[in-house]
Amino acid sequence: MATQQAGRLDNRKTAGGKAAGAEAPRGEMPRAYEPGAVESRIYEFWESQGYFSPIFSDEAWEKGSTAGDREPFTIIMPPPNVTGELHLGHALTAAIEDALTRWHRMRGDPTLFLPGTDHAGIATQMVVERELAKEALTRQDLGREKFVERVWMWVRKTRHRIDDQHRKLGVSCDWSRNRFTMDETPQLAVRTTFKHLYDDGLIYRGTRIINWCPRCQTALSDLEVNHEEEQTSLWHIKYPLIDGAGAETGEFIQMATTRPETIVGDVAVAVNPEDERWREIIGTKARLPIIGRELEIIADAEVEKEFGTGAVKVTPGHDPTDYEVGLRHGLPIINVMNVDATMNDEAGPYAGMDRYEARHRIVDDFDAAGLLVRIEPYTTSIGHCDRCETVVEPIVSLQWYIKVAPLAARAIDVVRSGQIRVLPERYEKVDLNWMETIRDWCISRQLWWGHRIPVWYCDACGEQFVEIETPSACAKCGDADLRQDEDVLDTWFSSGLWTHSTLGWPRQTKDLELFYPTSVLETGWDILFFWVARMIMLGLYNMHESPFSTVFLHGMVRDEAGQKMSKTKGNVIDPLTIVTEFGADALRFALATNSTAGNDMKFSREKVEAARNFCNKLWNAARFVIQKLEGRPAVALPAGGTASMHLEDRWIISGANALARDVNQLMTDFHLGEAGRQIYDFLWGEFCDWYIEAVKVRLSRGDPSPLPVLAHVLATGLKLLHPFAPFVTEEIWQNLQPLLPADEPEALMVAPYPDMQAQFDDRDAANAMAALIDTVRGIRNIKAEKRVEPARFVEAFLEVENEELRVALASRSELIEALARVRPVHLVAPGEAPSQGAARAIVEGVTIVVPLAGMVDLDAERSRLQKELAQVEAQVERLEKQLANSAFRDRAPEVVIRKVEDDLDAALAKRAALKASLDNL
RNA sequence: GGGCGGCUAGCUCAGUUGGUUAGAGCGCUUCGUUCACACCGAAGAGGUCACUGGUUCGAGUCCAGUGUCGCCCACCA
Repeated sequence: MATQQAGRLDNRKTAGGKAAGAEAPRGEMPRAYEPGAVESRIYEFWESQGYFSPIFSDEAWEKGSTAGDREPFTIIMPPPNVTGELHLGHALTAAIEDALTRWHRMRGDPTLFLPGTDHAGIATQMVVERELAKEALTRQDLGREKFVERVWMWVRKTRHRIDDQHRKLGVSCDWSRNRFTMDETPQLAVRTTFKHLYDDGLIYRGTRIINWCPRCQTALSDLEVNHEEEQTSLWHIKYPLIDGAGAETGEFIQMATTRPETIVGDVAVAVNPEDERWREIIGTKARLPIIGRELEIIADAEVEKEFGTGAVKVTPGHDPTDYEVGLRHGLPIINVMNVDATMNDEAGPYAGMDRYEARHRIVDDFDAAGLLVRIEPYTTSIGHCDRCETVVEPIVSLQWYIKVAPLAARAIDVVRSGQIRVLPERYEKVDLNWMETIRDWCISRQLWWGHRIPVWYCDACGEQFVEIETPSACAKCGDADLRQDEDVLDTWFSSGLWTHSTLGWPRQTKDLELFYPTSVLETGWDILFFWVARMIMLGLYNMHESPFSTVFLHGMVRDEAGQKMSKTKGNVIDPLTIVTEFGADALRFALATNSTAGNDMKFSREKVEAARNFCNKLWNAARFVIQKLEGRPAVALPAGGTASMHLEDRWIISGANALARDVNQLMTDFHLGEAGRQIYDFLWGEFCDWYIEAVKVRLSRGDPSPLPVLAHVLATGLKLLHPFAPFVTEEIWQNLQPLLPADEPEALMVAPYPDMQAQFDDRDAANAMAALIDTVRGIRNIKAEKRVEPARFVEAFLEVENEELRVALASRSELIEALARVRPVHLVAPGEAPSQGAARAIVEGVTIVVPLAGMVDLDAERSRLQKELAQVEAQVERLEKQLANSAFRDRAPEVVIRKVEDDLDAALAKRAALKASLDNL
């Protein structure tokens, strides 16, 4: 089906050359990075090149197997509701998933990021009904068929909006495989799964007490009910006891309720069998006031003796606990409400009233009859509809269920055995705990929009049967007059199949063979139960294999005050307005680096602004490099290593190399935020602040030796950063690529991700450059403190005991002079610097002496140095003590002991230097 | 009633398998029109890592407990 779109052109083979007919876009490089002028052009370039589709070798594609090839990397995008607009949660999802996707793609894995949208049963139906309401119409006015048609019209309109918003965020998903939960294949997957489950006895229809939303007028699963603590009352009431003949004895039984409106549905009064107070009246009767019904006094262990009077009214029709009690005692079920939660005829005088009006009237009537004992303020948890927040009513109803325990058992196995890893780990326990205590899943919804339940009823013979394709006649009696079940399935039923229905199941497609099981399932922790757990259960059921190997959960994006964003609160931020203002990269980078897996984050414009500034900083560094290259391509770095280069060159190349190693490790461990921050620190703090500044010294006198290094390090940085900021890095790449050595690909998006290269690992350069940087900072500090005008050059002496370091620094003295604005710099042995009237500072390995005749307050200088000396002495003492500790020597690893020894040496050297300085004052 | 998470600089947050001087951004102070960048640069101030106890040669990090804020799950009227 999708063979064509799968695009088998191998980037790595064609790297360096231009794909046929495609001219890579290149914009001018203005002083500031302008995302608005870049993003759509770059996105179209990527898409037109087919880069979003996974790439396999010909053999792998023919075989439909990746044996011997690189493992494919697959992420199926959590499908946003088709009704919605993207919010920041989607943007976070996109930022994380696309970063993982791009990283894997650049590593050379055949990579698939599959997008889609969810039909979102109740939510979509509500939106369309609201639209209809504007025309003074209801769905009933239209009828089922017309209404569903109307929803489809709506869906066709909104679906592309979501896709376009994703494009604006820069996600590299394979649009040729875009899916919708109501597409033909997912529909088939739903019916097939339903039939299999039904045939296996795992789907059944039954009458039970369920959660009913009176506004949506549908049953809800337990998960779709949100319980909230609310301030209400506990009404203490009493019922008269009656004797065998039905006459009132003059005694009463007192109890309490939070729901007086259900009194009219009472069928019994229950007490604990062990309760001395009530033992004698068990088996006798009471009369339900107003209604007049006789209520048996029953004993049930479920009743807590300690609560109130120890007696409780029993309303099996409107309370889950009472329903259970009713079942145990064979009590009748009386439903006192209509589907919209108004009272029905069973409610006698209250019939037709809203449930809350009935509540107050019943309380009033009890009061008038002297049966209301007291009203106590009370806090209790009340269930609300997940969609519309209406208070949910427990009612008894005929619904379809999945018997989940057997499915959950297998899901528990794969999670517990580590076949599925849950990150952050703490959610594994949450997931397991939920699956271990799982109850049957009510899957039928009294809606019109969704997957219709594939069950048919034959009124002629009473047969009920399940078919994948619409049957024309009853399988049993042949009658053609069949009736399909009116209900649709819970939206999450089709979502639960998403990992394989998107790949073509139940058909045996190539995609299914190549991409199932998928790699990572990334989503917010809020849908762990709704979606992830059910995908594991249904994936195992249909495919006999876990649908993914890693579950990676992110937190919620909240507003600046930490509030959940919601339409009703009016604090929702549209990611697209942020993109327009700051750029998609800024938003993505801010989201990815300011969050930690599983933890919620507070969103603020300041964070995006900081990320925007970073993009701009990189942009300008690139402008500098490109400008200095003057149109002449840089040569490649010497393959043998960097030994012949200047200190700062060796240092920055080694730094980029170490960064590549660390970033790959962090990405492997799903520490995306830390990876992004390290790239930021390197590019800004090392490349821009030090390397580029250092390199100006040579460039300004026409020495081209830094150019290959600038090109190499910038290219490496762009590659490393690309998964986090795809647009700006690609745009820079388009300008830089012609100036790079010949083997660099035409698009950064498909460039190989950098990795550790042993020949560039240069610890010596790292150490010497660290000393140089510390020295420059020390000199700047002295100049700032002594109020030497920054632009003024002064003479400086650097006392360096270590010969090697002194040689290294001497070789780059021009650097120190330029960066610290001192001249000349004298590299000398300890004690050789002038002693009079000089400011001093000691950094590791270097004593800085800046003669400032007449500008130095000797006493202040002395006391400062003495203070520093005291600190160093304390440090020496501590380190010596530690080294003398035999337990430490025995148990600490060798590297740590070495480190402590080195630290002690450094501290001793510093102490000596400080003492010498004090003597010289 | 169970369970989980946060508590680190004025604010928002990092801190990977415990390793010795705990970091960043914003804000703050002082300075700077150095030819990539003021969406910038330089220097600096600012932290008893919520508390108590324990384990360890060594604890922001591990264990136990306390406080506090928040969240999830659960049929106590």
